[in-house]
Formats: sequence, structure tokens, C-alpha cells
Amino acid sequence: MVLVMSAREDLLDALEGLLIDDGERAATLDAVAARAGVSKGGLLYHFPSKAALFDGLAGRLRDLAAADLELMATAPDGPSAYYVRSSVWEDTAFDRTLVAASRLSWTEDAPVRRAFADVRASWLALILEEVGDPAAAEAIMLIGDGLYYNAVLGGSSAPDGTVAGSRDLDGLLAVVARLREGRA
Amino acid sequence: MVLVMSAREDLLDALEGLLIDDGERAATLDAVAARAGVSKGGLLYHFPSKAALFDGLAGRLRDLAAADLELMATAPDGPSAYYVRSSVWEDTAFDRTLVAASRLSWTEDAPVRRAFADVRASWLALILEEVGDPAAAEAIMLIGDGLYYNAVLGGSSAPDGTVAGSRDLDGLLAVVARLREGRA
DNA sequence: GTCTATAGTACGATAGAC
DNA sequence: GTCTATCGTACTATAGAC
Repeated sequence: MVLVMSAREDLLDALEGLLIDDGERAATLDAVAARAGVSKGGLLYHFPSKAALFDGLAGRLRDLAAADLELMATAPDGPSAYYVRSSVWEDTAFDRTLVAASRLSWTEDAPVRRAFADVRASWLALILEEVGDPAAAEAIMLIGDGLYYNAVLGGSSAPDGTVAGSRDLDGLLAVVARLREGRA
Repeated sequence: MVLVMSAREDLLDALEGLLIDDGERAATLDAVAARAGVSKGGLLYHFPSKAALFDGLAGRLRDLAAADLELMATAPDGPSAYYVRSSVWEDTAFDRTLVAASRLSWTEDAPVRRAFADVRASWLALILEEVGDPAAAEAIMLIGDGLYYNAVLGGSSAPDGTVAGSRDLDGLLAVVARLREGRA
């Protein structure tokens, strides 16, 4: 169940890769199938339509987010620090799914967008619970959002944008710690 | 020169509207022309190709950003506060151009992306100059990025996402002020 | 400066062999 | 479970009338 790299997962990986590297428009059925090493007919056996393919991505997002949320809730340095740390692009499976989903979240209205909104709501709830102050919690949430925004803008697997390139994570975490402790 | 609402500007407005409302894929030549009230042939007279149309958006972004940067540099409450305030979605012309551009910045590699990166670099330079501390400047920059990320995710002209809906701008500005003054 | 008509390509999806 | 072949549509862009 775990070692079997099914064609289904290969196809979702290919979809993510195309969304991350080249954007929504590049994620055609032909391109996804080719990148996964199957034919278009093979793709359409696993996902009967393009909408079904995107549903698959939304499901993966929910699964990975649920697992990540447990780690966030029990992080030694607290949910806020975990959230900001993990918002830096590191090309993890969750990173890839999140960025891919964010590039679909407005255009494919229904499932990806809703999954994305739910994930973000659960993050905010944990941070607010830890921090207490709504304004500070909002600022921390926005810093993480900003990190993902840079990752999304960066595009390729090794973003090198203006801000993203020379990122001082330790300094940033120190700022977040002060925000969390109410000294800001 | 100012009062003349040329077809060229109408077309760029239509392009922005489609990108904001329905995403990159909806911004076809047919749709842009129809929304601007001209035929496809009319569009292609002003912008001989789709790339030229996107170039036009990049040019508008640079023009509006240059004007906004002067306001930011001379803002009474300082560049950081101006930046955070103006990062909240208010459906201004600049807001619309920025969100439209961000939805193209990864897929149309060349001109929109470069214009966007240049604009962000100039913002960061002003903030760093004011704040001094790189980590605090980065945090402020990221908060603004996060606000725009929410606007981009929000999609329509009246975003109502998890965080975007109940935004406490005053509280946020207070946090930013403390960051700027080094007390965080 | 704006239109219609159309060429050529790429897309999503179906049908049916294997 | 994966393939090839194909249909109908939508896209970018060109040609040429007005």
C-alpha cells in the first residue's frame, strides 16, 4: 500500500509538477499523461475528466494537511514557529501540493479552492489558540502567507526571487517569537 | 490624453478583469475583446499578439508602480505603514493591475514577471531604508505579501477568505509600527 | 481603426482494440 | 489497466473588406 507507486499517484505528481513549473495553462491532459508516462486514455481511466483529476489533487491536499496539522499542533517550539518554518519553500511533498493547489484555487472554483480554504482556517485556529492576541496571530499568519506567496511567485523548484533568495529564517523566527510573546 | 478612454486601455482593463475574476485560462483573445466591446480583429490591431497584450499589462504595472512608489516614499506615516495599508485589497486601479499581473507572473515568463520582480525589489529597498533591521524589514515585507496573497486567493472583487474577511487593519498597523521601532 | 472569415493547431473527451 | 484513433470545440493568428 505504501511502496506501490501507482499510476494514480504518478499522475497527481505530474499534475503538480506542471502547475509548479509552468502554471495552470500547461496542465493539459496530454501534458499530464505524458509527464506521468502514460497515454491520455490511461489517464482518463483513473480520472474520468479533468475535474476529477483536480478533485484528486484536492483530496491529496486534505490528506497531507491533516498529517501536517498534527505535527504543527505538537511542535516543540509551538504552532506559530512551526508554521513559519514550514512556510519556507523546501520542495517537500506538502510544499508541492500546496503551491500546485494555490495555482488552481481561484480558477477551478469548487473543490481545490474549498480544500485550500479549510487548510488555512485550521492553521489560523491553531496559531490564534497559541498566541491569544488576534492582531499578532494575524501578523504571523500573514508572514507565512507571504512566504508561500514568494514560493508561488518564484515558480520553479528553486525559487530565487527578490525576497526569497536571501531569506534570514532565524531572524524571522526571532521576530515571530517576539510577536508571540506579546512584546510586539 | 487623459480623458480619452482609448480602446487600448479598455482592452487592458478587460484583460485585468478576466484575470482577476476567472484566472489566466479565461483570458483568451476572444474573451478580452468581447469584454472590451471590440472584435478580435480590433484587439489584434492594438496588440498584434497575445504576448504583446501581456507586454501592455507589464507596462501599465511599471507606470502605476512608479507613481505609487513616490507616494510610498513620502508617506506621512512612513513607507512601511503605507506599504501595509496599501496591500489591503481595495479594488484600486493599482490593486487590480497587481493581482492581474501576479496571476501571469509565473506562466508568462518574460515581461510581466520581470516587471513584478522589479516592483517588489523597489518596495523592499524603501522599507529596509526606513526600518534598518533586515529581519524586521523582511517581516513587514512578508506581511504585505501575505495580504496580497489573500487578495489573489480571494479572487473576486470582494474577497472574503478566512483571513481576508475579518481583517483588523489598525491592529496590524500597530504590530508593524512596533516592528519598525525595533521593539519587536 | 475596426470588422468578418478562416486557416491551423491544441484541447477535453469518447470509442473500442488489446 | 493501458493503448490508438478520432470527434467536436476553442484557441491564436492571418487575410482582406470596409
